[in-house]
Amino acid sequence: MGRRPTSFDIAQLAGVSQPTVSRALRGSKSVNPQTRQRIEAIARSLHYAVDKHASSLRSQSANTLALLFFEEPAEDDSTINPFFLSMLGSITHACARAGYDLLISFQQLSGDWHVDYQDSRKADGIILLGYGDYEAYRARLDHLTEQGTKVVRWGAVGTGPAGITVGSDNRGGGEAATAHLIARGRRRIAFLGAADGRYPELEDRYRGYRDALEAAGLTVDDALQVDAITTEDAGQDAVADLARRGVEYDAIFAASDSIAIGAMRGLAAAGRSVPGDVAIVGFDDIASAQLTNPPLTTVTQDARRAGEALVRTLLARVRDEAVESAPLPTRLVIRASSGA
Amino acid sequence: MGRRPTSFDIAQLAGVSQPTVSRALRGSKSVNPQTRQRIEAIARSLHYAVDKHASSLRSQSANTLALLFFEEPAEDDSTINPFFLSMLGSITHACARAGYDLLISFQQLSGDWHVDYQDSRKADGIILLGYGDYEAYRARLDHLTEQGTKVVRWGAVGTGPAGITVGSDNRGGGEAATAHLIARGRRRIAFLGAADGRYPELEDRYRGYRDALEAAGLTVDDALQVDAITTEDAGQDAVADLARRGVEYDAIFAASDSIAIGAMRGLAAAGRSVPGDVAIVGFDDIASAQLTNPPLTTVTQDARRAGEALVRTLLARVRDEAVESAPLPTRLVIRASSGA
DNA sequence: AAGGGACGGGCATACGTATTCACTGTTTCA
DNA sequence: TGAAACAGTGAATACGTATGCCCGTCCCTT
Repeated sequence: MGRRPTSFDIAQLAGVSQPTVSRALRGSKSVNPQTRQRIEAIARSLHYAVDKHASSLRSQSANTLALLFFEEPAEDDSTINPFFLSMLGSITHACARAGYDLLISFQQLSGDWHVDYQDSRKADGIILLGYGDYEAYRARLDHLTEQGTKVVRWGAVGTGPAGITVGSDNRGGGEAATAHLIARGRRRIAFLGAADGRYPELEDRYRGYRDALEAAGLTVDDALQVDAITTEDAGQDAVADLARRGVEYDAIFAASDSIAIGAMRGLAAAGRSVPGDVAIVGFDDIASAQLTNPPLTTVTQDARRAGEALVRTLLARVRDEAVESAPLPTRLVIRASSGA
Repeated sequence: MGRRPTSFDIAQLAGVSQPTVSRALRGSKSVNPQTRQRIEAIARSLHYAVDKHASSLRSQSANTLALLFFEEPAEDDSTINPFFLSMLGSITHACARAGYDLLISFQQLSGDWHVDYQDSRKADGIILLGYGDYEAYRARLDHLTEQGTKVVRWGAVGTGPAGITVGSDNRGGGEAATAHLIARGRRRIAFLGAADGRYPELEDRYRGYRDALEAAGLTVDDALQVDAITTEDAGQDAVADLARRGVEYDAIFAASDSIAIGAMRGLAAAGRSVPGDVAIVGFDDIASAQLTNPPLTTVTQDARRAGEALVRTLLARVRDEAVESAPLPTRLVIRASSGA
């Protein structure tokens, strides 16, 4: 066995020309079925596989998608949001099923990533994952889409160009979480999470929170909303802030599980019981949510469907097909933290 | 602006030939520095990037590594070991620093993966991650290395061909964990985890456990060793097994945090307190280890260095350089579960 | 003054595939 | 029965880059 076989080798063995081999192997229907079978048999026996680079060069398509995770430049211990990691499996599987390879990279928000994948033809399309200040990369995003690069990101559906964003029904999830607390008899429900446009997903969850309050005839008290981006420390700080301001509350809807976990830590430090004094509901259903004490009631997003939807949407864009975009359903998972 | 620029376009603008552009951009020193600067300036202004596929086709190297996660075919909810996921960041960064792209894929242990990446020239080397029965893919592994495919896997150093395996100092970590329990006054220490050759890493941890017992002059009681592969359920089953057999013990060294967490669940169900009745130490330091009640003392593996070592080792193999392989150091992280 | 490097760069070509075009023999349709 | 459609295939070529080989120029050595 010398070098690896090429389509010429197969052509020679099959008594046809190289183009015929190419056509046969990629399923062109202008090849005689018998010829095709002969070629396929020979290819198998030689362990032949199309050279990816030659194929991509000639056909001008990489047959590859890129998955870019965004990190805050500051964050040191590369702690990617667990929810995104849980999408990884379904994304890779969806790609594999579609016959695409998947490139992966962690990017600083500030880098030059918008050049690389585009200009060097490494990927046909890009999946962007990362919470974080939307404004911070909106400009690059717009730049990319203008240049015709195919991009899909996970986020708040309805933000930015149509079909470019895939996301959960954050508003519905926020409403369900809040309605659950109300049904448990809570009346003073704090919201921990950004309510402004920099974090559109958290904002949507806040909208759902307000929806539920209004539907129940409760008034929305702005004092109960505390800014918190999605880290544990932010959650702990938020309850400290409520205490400092002397705001009374009997429940918390945290815009993410990380925030909720931090809040529980803060409540414990302040000697307040969960769910006795304060009932609490999070969002995301990360693995740790089952381990908190008490276990955390939360809103679960279907990571599997999320990953599949991202890939499906991106491939549609790559193929210039129409893209429909509906938010993915969420589901409330009731555990002990919201009242037994 | 029509199509994307090629090296010919740059050559024309710079008044040189295409080969000179190629040489200049890839740092050949037989190009006049001034010429090089001129070319680089033009390339920048055109947003030129080398076409990856053309480059790879010509140079016969993909400039890409592949990261393959192995899943047990049965396991449904694609729950990859968190420790491997925490390596992901440092692996991608190490690849990026070396100028390599990273392909990622989740593979069934039973699939045909050993053909794909090899034969289609998608990657220059492969990183394999996955606990799981080593025997199950040893044959494929051998097949790959025989064919000259460059492979590195995470596992027990010393298993299989030299330099192909990168791993932690499992034996040292196991010894440190056990010695810690002994220093806390525990004498009847159970080991939860496989002690046979199918899981070489767990076996090494067991060896360290014995080392520590013997160093302290304690006898090794085989009744204290319980088979448990690395899941929470296995840990819970293991303590049930100990109870059923009426074995007395005052401490547990679990071969992984998942096992430890399951064991704690089992102990709680049996009404035994941690660390009062039973002190417990795990292995891996996954994120959940901080959230258990009480927080879990464990042995931490440096995911960052692990990822970097994997990439460094693989690249050395790809470049046919000599590979040294020393186990990576581990560190005991003392929390409340092993006694205040 | 002649020989020999070193330097800088051009020419030609190869990497392996996919696609356009042209061509032949066969079938179909008016 | 002639023309037109069609199936099946080969010849030629392009995709964009990297590299082996060569040649001219300049400077240094003896």
